[in-house]
Amino acid sequence: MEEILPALSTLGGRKRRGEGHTRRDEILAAAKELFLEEGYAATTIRKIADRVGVSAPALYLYFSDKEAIMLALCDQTFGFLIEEMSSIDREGLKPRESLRACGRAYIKFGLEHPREYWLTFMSGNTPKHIKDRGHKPEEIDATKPGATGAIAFAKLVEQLKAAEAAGVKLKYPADTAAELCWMGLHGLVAALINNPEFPWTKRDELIDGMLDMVTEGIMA
Amino acid sequence: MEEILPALSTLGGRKRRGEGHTRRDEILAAAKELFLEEGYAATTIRKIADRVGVSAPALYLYFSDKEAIMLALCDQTFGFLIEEMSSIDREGLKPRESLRACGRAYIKFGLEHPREYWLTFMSGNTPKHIKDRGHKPEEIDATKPGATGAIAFAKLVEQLKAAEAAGVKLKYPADTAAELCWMGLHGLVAALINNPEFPWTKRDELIDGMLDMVTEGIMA
DNA sequence: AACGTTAACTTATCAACGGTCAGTTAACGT
DNA sequence: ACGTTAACTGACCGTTGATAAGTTAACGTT
Repeated sequence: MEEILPALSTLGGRKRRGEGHTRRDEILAAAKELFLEEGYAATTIRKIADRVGVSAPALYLYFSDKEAIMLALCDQTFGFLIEEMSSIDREGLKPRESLRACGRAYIKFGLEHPREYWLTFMSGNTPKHIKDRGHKPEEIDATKPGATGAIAFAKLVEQLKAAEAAGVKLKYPADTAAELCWMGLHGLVAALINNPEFPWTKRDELIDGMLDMVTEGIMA
Repeated sequence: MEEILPALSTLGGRKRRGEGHTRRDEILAAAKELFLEEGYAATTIRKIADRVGVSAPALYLYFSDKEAIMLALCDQTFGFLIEEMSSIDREGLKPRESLRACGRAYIKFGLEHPREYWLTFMSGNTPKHIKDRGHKPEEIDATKPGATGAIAFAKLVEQLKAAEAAGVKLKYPADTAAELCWMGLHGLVAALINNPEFPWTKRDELIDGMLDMVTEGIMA
């Protein structure tokens, strides 16, 4: 029996030479589904492999270990946040509105990607390279996995410095103000995603309230 | 050979009848050390048992599973916070100062017990019992493991309601205001202890700044 | 001081986990 | 047709949380 010509990238079968990266993507997609469905701990290497349709050791051809898979997913999702914040940057809003939009985007992202957010900002296993960095995006090595969180933070800092340059009076030095602002946003996101079943009052009011609190809190 | 009378509570040996609770305490102490040293995931039932000096299954005489051990430790930690907040309550300060003192105590507690704070508030293993509770202390069943977290939060809510009753105008309903306030404080503590090597600006300024931000943010 | 009860504890064992090893298969250049 | 090697597999390792079944020793009762 002669096989028909396989598609360039088969889903179930063996990959053709040089197309391992498509398998890598399949693994990421399956892992993302499972992480979101069952959580990190409950998602096993074998379950991911089963869903992809390969053996468990095959995953180790593309990722060094389980955490590396999650890390890659984090960077992937954080990329969207950075994109969104950049696009807000480009809209040319007034400083106050731009900061507010950025903050809202940040919160929205955290609430829509709680696990990725938790892993990069609350896991306590934060890789060392996202710490001890400057506050400018270009000072951060974006190629290192896990660096995207720091980039997102740096974007916020730049927003504030731009606002200051545009004449907005800040109650604190820009760095301090940015840190306070981020802490407020982070506190909201962290609280909501770590206690999703707590009887919080209206979520939208909390978001607007926090945005008011941080903008009023740092701008004179 | 006749044994000498054993001490009421032996450390290494078998417990006398009715003194199982001392073994329970030993397990909690050992587990706390290990959780703080190596984290939740890396702390195994066997390591805890080894440190206590008993076999692994012995732990299941006192705790239903691994998470139950952590649950008990959470309550222990929250207990200190509640005590401190209550003592501030009793000082009879003016509403604004009382709230500020509570907030400062909360931050101080978090920064002085970073690992315990992380364990109870950020570990991601937050047990279900501390969620889905009312906002009044008396509505919370303190005997349920994990309920102490809700009690600590309820204290804050009451603080705010007392302030409101004393004539202080709030920008939001007391519940919402309390949540925003706690989120700000938590954001500060979480950021500082989870990224201790980040080049934060002056810590004291951040603390005072956050206290200003939350008090001004929720009080008219 | 012997007996029965049972709290306290152990040994043996389980299935499932993350991960490694030593191959095997198949796609491709030559 | 052949050799190389990317892509992949089956068998296996040590460890994990947890359970089952049996053992030991403390104590009240007689």
